Amino acid sequence: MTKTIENQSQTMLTRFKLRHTQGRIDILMLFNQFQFALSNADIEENIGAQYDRVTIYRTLKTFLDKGLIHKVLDDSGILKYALCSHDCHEEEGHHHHQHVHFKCIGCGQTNCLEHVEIPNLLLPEGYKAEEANLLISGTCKACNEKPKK
Amino acid sequence: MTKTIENQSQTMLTRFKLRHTQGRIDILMLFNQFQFALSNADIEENIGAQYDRVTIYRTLKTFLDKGLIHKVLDDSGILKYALCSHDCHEEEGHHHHQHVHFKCIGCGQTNCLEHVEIPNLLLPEGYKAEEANLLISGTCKACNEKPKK
DNA sequence: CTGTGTGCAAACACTTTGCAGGTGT
DNA sequence: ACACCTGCAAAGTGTTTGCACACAG
Repeated sequence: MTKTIENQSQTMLTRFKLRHTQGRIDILMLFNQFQFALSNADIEENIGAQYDRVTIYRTLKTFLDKGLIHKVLDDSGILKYALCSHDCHEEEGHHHHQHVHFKCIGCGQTNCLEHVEIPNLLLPEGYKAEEANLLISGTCKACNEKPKK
Repeated sequence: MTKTIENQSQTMLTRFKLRHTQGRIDILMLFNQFQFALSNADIEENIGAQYDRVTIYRTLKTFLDKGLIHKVLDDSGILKYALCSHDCHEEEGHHHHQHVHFKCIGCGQTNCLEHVEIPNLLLPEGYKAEEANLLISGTCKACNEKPKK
């Protein structure tokens, strides 16, 4: 299982023509392992090995530039990132044009809702949409099932 | 006109049971004047008088708590705020449950699209939505009409 | 007069940059 | 061998806190 995640991460690095370094592999594994959006701090806390904070920043920026991950909006003002989904092609910065995320106010996790589509919205005259980013807040399945006492 | 905006701001302070101080009035006037989302820094730059940066932070936090303004998501990681719309009642932190904003990649302005409704989304089993925050990026009317040379 | 807002200073947190040395290919 | 990653230090930027004084009600 862990092996699978590691292979998955290795494959991604190859596919995006990035050097295979331990740091990148570990960070990618984290993204593959947790399926919700992570901030720089989240990674710092959850990663097994010790990496410099700066390295994580730079790695995330690299991944972002290359299109492995995308930004996830958050109402806390802290940027989070998540893996791009499979249909998110590496067209030089032009990703999948819509992202739907769900932030649970119970556990704080932000998940990608890949199968939820944003309907076409009626924009006012003259506006042209390029990208849509929807953040839904509420309670997730797990938190609904385990009601807080 | 300016007078109207000032009166408007004064009225809001009264309505939300807040003390009328010059700083609050000036900041509210700014929100009423510009109709797009403002960050702390935006306010600092655009306000006529000189206010301490800290005062602006605290004023925004007060407005947020009282429900005069709401957070606007941004992909830059900087928090912005905008006035709550008229149907956004002061039910102690429980605002209007959905916000649609449009961020222009041309001029950088973020506007509220008050008349755009987020359709009911089909969430996966077990998820319960409380609030929805949609950020659409693209080019606004003004920027479309004045094509960049 | 009393409670709250404001300014100043300082602490704190987050992010970026420069450089020297180490590592992947 | 070379380009590029990484760690460390330091600077830059955004945000919060403590305290004394000023001001609105």
